[in-house]
Amino acid sequence: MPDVKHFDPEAALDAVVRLFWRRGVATTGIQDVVDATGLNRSSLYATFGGKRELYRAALERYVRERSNLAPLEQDDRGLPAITDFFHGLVDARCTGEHAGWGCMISNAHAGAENDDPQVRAVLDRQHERLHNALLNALRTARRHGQLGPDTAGTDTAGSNTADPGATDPGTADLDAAASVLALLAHAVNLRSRAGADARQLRDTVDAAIAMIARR
Amino acid sequence: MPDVKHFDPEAALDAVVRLFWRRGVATTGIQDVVDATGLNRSSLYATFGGKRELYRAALERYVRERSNLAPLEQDDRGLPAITDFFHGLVDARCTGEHAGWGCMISNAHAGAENDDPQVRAVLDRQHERLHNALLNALRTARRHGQLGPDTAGTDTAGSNTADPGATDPGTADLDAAASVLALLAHAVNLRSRAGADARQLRDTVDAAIAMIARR
DNA sequence: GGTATCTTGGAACCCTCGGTTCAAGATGGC
DNA sequence: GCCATCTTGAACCGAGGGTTCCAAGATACC
Repeated sequence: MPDVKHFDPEAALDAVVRLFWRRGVATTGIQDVVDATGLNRSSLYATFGGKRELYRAALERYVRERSNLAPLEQDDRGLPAITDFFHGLVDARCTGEHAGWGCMISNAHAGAENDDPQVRAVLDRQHERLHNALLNALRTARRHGQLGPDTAGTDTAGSNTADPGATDPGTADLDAAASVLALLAHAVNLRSRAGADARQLRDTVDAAIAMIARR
Repeated sequence: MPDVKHFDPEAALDAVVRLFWRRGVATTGIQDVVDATGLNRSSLYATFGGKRELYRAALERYVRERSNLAPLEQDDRGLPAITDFFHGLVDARCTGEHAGWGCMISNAHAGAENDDPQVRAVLDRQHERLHNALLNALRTARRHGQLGPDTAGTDTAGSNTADPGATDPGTADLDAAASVLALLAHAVNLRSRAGADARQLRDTVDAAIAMIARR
């Protein structure tokens, strides 16, 4: 009875992702989407809804298909996993097809898109996912003895006295280090959009990782 | 003979700054500018030109009046200057009148504004200015012995203020550390726009500074 | 093949965009 | 008061915004 779609929605959505990723939502018109996807206005609205829903769908596809967190999350080498992640990040941002595009998530932070609560939820969720991946990698690194000798004798009381003696003294430090690295990733995404030099960015992230390593 | 301007261009431009800063360029129309400034279209175009020139003028006024780099540049206390700078940054981004607005420079990175070479030049110039200010503060910190013992094993935990004109062994390290902090500032600006927690950001920048201090 | 149901194509919708123009009003030196 | 100069408000322009509607085309079950 029913007719079936004459195009691949996922392929079309991928074209939309690349459009919004590179040029931003506000400066991209529906006509641009029509031109890029090749499909018609009617099909567009029938499939995805209006522009807001289209952007949301594109953003979700981006975090699903284009965010390269999986290698980091599944890599249990510790510090080398983090280094490789950041080197891959810098490369992806500064060279190749998507050079100068930045990160669609980071870009969404700065625009008016995050007025949408659903968009903001995606942003927070992705940031937490990145933080957790980095934290796990740092924990693995400490387990492997890749982090310099410093975990002993730290933790000068502080406010959180709830920790029993069994917990690791460096847990809070690792969490903070993961936060620093997560923020650093955002900044790499940002600066790469202004054409920052790849070597410069690479050296900077290397320095940050080194500071965390020999602490 | 000629009539004189019936408004204050600087005051009007300041209103434009706040408009573009908060909502972005792409999503702000000329009509919004007219409403915010109180003056009409003709005066607007006669005084500033089109939207691009208006944005450029607003951006330049932002870096001139709203970027809080002067205190850091003139503060010769070393590490405390850096700490105060970042604490002030987090406060300004998360509380008060401009909470959640981020930084107009950081925002410009993510948008389509930086297609304009003149805009990109402002971005690079401001980034370099931040980097230099942080680097100078770090040099001062080392001169004051506020940085941990690591510089090629010269002195062990000494408040050594020597190290005269000779080539500094830790210059490259300081430069990299300044780059890390500069990127961190960008990331704070970015995440604050998504409503990141002030304490979280504060703890993170404190951790980064601490990592640099005891290196 | 018939037919119900969905997709598709294209046009039109209404609104706002950035930008320009023009006549009337306001101003201050002569 | 005169008059050149500037300001002001409003109308106007073409273009493009996002969205909707309806006929025409395609499909799969009966």
